[in-house]
Amino acid sequence: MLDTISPLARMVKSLEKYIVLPKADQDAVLALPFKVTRYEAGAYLVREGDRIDKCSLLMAGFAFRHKITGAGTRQIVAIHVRGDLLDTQNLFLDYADHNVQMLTPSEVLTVSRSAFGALVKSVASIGHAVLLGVLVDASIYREWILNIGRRDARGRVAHLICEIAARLDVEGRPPGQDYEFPMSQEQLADALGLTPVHVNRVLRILELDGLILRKSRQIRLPEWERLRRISDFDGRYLHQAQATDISTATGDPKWNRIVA
Amino acid sequence: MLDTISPLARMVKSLEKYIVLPKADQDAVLALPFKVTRYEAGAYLVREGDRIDKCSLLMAGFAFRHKITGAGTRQIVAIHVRGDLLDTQNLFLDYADHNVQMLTPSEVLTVSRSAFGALVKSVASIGHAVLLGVLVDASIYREWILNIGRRDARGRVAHLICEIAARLDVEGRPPGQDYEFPMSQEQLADALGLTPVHVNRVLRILELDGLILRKSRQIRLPEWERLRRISDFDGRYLHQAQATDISTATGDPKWNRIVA
DNA sequence: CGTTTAATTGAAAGCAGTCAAACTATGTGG
DNA sequence: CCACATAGTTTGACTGCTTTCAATTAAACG
Repeated sequence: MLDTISPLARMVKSLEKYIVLPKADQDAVLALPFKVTRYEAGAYLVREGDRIDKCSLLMAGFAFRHKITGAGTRQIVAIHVRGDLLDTQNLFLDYADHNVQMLTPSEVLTVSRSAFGALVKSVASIGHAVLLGVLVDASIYREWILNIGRRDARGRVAHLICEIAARLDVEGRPPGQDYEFPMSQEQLADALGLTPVHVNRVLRILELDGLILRKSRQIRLPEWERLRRISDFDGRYLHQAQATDISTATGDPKWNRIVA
Repeated sequence: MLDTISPLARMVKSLEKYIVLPKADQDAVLALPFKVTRYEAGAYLVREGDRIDKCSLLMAGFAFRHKITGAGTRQIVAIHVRGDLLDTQNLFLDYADHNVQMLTPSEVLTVSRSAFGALVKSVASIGHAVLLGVLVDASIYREWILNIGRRDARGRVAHLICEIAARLDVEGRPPGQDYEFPMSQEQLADALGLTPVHVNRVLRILELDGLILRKSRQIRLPEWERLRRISDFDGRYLHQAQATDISTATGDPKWNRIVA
């Protein structure tokens, strides 16, 4: 029983992003039956209308949520990086509300909905951990509404680039580095309420301005501060307790940290 | 001690929108110290950066959430109707993330953040009730992202009108009636990522098409089915267990009902 | 009633969309 | 290793929805 190397230990870590769980509650999570699945890029984890029967943690890779309009156009409503719980938003619905799809080849830890749901419902600390995670997701949704509703195309693209960089930096790298940025221009367009053609033009402009450097599915941000400014990015809405230097404007580490 | 007529009974009712609370937990809510406050239209309930110290229930009137860009433009990210809990989204932050402002003169029930937060954290059923409410809020955010990102101006306006009507209809009125619709065209614009001028033009078109009828701050929807169709509105994302006839496409009452 | 705020309309400009084609990368199989 | 297929990127020309700017009218309010 090497709990520390169990994939479930990573689920505990994800749950503990905002509060610490009592040892007994950690153990309850670590005792869940689980399996680890590899998905290829484009694979659906959840399809709108699917019956919900599992709860997943994204261990490696990228995923995204999207909805389709009656006219058949797609809107990506969220991007997920490793460490994100993917199904808390559907956990208490009979049928899925929207689609969850892999952006890259990914590794996913899956536990049963009934077992995990029971923990969330009956164990206060776990329920609270999930609540805090959903609250942060909601905060990100609000910023996306602002981004799409009130910023022009250049600002929108730059803002999303900043967000992904900031979220990847939680794992602790200085800004300005190379980031994995696996979204195609079509996916970027669908995430930003733009067309692929226009995203392409905006990316060219950002590159000519020296704000980004692209090669294949990597991106480098040589002028983080300037990119942050032109995109009006203030990472406090991400509520990452530790991401003070790169994502906050004031540098005040206390500002808007999640409190248990 | 006439608990049944206490304003706190309405908080219990709001918490029980998606699950039933055990009697003991209901009593814990009913025992909270509270006060009732009247706000006038435009009054701020919470301002971005405010220290959070209360938790509120909107008992009468309308409210909205908004954020401001660095350029000073406003984006309204949510509308609230009576029965909505207004502070669950800020409850576990030190400082507010965004603004909450009254749309109309309103009546608000307030309890202390520390007392209510303690219940949410330690009482599983109450924590779960709050979680379900936040999940529905998140679902609405997703639909707003879709609406702003992928529908044209006419569809956006019509969709928001449908949403408000559907949410007011929870209280049990048939569609096609008069609805309170207290948003100014400027507020509509800020909620939809449009300009007031264009909202005005779109409203005129909808009215000429016979889809809406306006007088002062009332609106009538004489052709609900057609309005629903042209706006691509499918109210399942609202997760109202009982709103089958007016807001769902299939009429299947089970579809996407929240399950505890 | 007068004052203020919101709604309405017109004309002109611009940002982003549409359509279409060429180009580039990536991967596959012969 | 090259030929080919496929998916994604890039570019140009044109269109159009929405914005901007400005002025007028109507409504709300004390």
